[in-house]
Amino acid sequence: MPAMPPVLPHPAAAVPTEPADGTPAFSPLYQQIKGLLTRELQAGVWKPGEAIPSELELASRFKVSQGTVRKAIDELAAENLLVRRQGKGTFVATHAEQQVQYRFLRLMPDDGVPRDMARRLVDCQRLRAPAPVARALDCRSGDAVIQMRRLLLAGGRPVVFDEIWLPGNLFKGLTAERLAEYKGPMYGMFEAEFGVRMIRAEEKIRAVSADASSAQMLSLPVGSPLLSVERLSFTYGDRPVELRRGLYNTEQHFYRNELN
Amino acid sequence: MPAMPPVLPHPAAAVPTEPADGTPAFSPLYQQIKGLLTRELQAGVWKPGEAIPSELELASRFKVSQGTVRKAIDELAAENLLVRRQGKGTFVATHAEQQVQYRFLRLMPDDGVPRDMARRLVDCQRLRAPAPVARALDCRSGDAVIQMRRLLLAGGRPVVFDEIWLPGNLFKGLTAERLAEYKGPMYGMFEAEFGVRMIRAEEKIRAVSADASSAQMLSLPVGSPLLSVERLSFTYGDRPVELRRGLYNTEQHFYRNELN
DNA sequence: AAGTGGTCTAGACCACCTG
DNA sequence: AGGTGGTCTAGACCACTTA
Repeated sequence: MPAMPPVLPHPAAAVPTEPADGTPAFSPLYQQIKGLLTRELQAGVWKPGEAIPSELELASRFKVSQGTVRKAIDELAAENLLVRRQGKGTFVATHAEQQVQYRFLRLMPDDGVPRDMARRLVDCQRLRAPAPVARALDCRSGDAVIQMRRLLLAGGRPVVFDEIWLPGNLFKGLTAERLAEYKGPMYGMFEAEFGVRMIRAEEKIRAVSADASSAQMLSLPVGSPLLSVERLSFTYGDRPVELRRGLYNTEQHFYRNELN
Repeated sequence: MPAMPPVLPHPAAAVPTEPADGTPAFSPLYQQIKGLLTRELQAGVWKPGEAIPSELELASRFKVSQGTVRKAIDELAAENLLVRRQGKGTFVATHAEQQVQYRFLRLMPDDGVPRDMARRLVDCQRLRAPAPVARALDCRSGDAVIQMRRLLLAGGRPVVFDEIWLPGNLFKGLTAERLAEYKGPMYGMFEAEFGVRMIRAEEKIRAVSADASSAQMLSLPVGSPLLSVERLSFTYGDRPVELRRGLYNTEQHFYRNELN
């Protein structure tokens, strides 16, 4: 190609390294675009499952080249915030249409074939946050929270006993009835009914002995070894919005993990 | 920029969809480059920790543009086969220089500060592969394998009891002495001494009760709940090259995992 | 046929590291 | 100063989907 005069430095581009600054301070254009898109996602401009504007459209809107918005979208797709579908568009990720299994549940039956599990709600109540729960959810001890307990069953037998804590202010009106009537993944309901989207989670896994109540819930002898899975889930901006403690009976299931 | 005549279709490029074929069959150029690089990595053309040729160099060698090489390297870096370092080059990933911790060990002390752990070899012997081990390592039952058992200690107290199985043909000459004298991560030794590089691994996690021998090893009462972590590690080409079963005392440690 | 994501190029320039 | 990875552009063309 023939030589061209230097590309005129893009207005928003550059953002040259701010010299007299304590921190790194340098944000490439595509990172800024990514930030803009993230904010629009967070604001709910596009609902889960919906398509966002095309790359060309976004490029002209932000006055950058397609390649630059592409790179921004690439990263958001890698973080599972967006899903690309060739020929169709780019869509806001959702927990609602996970055909196979719950996206965050790593439990697999020993034979490796993922079957779907039945849910049984044990109870669901509003109460004041105990100190450790408040600490995890980054709210004040004593604030209103929702506590929910439930079972997951495989082939009619209980395998997981979950205790779930949610901040009360985000889940106003969440009751046992609404939980019972909703079909599909619970995180799908959180998106659709409460506008709370789980982006990522951290889990702490331990082996523990079944106490009296969990043993009864899981129809196991007291003292049986159980997998304790403590999960803290985050929405946009790394805000913690769910604390969950699951007790897994791993006699016929295992927790699958990939390392790389 | 002025319009140019259509870019002449790149020789290796295109690889048009083979119509009368049963499988998808279409490989973009950068995927082919990625394949070539992977084969060279596998062949040991560049040793772990060494730099590979620069992007420009590779581009001219493969007769493609820098961007195409770049995309190939991007994927290899995402798979942790390569490590990019701005201004310096792109390097073959290695387990040897993990300053923080073992790359595959997800165990964390409760306070969250990763301290490094001491190793204590229990025994190491050559023997014939039991059926389940042979199945996992994809060799014949009865083939020579190396079995190794060891402890990891935190603050002088045993926390992990590992039983490790390696295919005998790949690890000729691995003895207790050589293990004992080697400093640094074991996977680093596997790279340097045996040319076997662990790329990724799958883990199956369960809760179990300590039996007599594991209880003794970990200085715990028989029946204590333990985390059982069964790991199958793979080299290039998804060849399984290590089977490992770890029993973790999770009283003061937990297995950390991230979901997204 | 039109629209969307996906690939590829050639070239310019920037940020970072090392002589 | 020179090399390496990192960003950005403009434009062409390909693959996939839908109408």
